[in-house]
Amino acid sequence: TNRLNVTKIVTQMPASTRFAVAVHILTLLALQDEALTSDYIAGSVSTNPVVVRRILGALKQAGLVTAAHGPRGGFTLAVAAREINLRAVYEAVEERNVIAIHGNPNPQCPVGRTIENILGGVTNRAEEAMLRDLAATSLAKLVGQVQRRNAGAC
Amino acid sequence: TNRLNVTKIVTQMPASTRFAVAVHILTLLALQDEALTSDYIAGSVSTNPVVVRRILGALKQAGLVTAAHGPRGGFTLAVAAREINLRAVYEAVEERNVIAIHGNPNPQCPVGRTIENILGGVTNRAEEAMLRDLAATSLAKLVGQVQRRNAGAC
DNA sequence: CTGAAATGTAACCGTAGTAGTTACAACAAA
DNA sequence: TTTGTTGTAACTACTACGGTTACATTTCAG
Repeated sequence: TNRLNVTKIVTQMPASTRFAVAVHILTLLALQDEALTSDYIAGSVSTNPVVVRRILGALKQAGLVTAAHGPRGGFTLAVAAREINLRAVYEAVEERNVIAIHGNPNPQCPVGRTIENILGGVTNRAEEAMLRDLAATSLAKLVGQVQRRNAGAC
Repeated sequence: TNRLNVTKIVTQMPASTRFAVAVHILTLLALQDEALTSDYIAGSVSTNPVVVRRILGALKQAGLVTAAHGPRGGFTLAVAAREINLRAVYEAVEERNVIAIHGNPNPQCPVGRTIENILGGVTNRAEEAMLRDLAATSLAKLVGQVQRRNAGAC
């Protein structure tokens, strides 16, 4: 197969890079007409094909890509790049709230009793602001930026 | 000392709860005239005094609180609650970017070569949107909300 | 000046999320 | 039927996190 050369390095964690990888993958798919295999994609992202398939699994569940088994199989965008916004991508692959609330404050304390609820409102609004911002950028826009900085295919 | 009764439970992780705890602590300080000890505060938050001191250390570095050693010591707001906004609190205690970028994409690929840079812009803007939202809420506002749902001190 | 009470920190632990990896079942095309 | 692919389960190493112990440092009170 036509897997790209990969040079291994790295470790760093935890803080999910799934969103970044998902956007990377979708950008590749948007630039290619044919279906791309997880093996090929892994070469561009510099990771393991299984990691790619895991993320593509989430994107598939969200209806953003389709998968085909067998020879000449692989992944394809299910929706035009212009119709995909980064909020949808984020929500497809990231589970946890960006801002966490602490558990079990002391209910005997007026602050402990109420702070979780009040903080929940604050953090939800802040997170919503972030997602609204992501929603304003389409995959097509990113693809355009990549193309503007390059010429040629992968 | 006058430590509150604590009932232990819980475990859950990783995803920092420092912001939530910091806001909780600052709310306590804003409601009290006297200096509060880390031991007392730990009782309301339901955690260990060292955890409280760690977070208060960050808040102190940010100029939001002052600390006093020795008997009758403890922590006090260094700034009026109306002057403290939640963005300042967040930035004082949280280090990592809310959205991570993946490392080492393949530089031989047009996408791999450029995606980190482009994604960096996207995530910075999204994060900035979140922080702008947090900046719009003051500690005094939260304190007001707590008071509205309670009567009495801790 | 001594003792008690507090902060400040270093060091260590258990837990849990993340990516990386191997292995293999399921499936589809040629 | 063979080959190339997705789909998943299982396991690993790494790391951030909160919890905990321990103790040096500082400060107030008497």
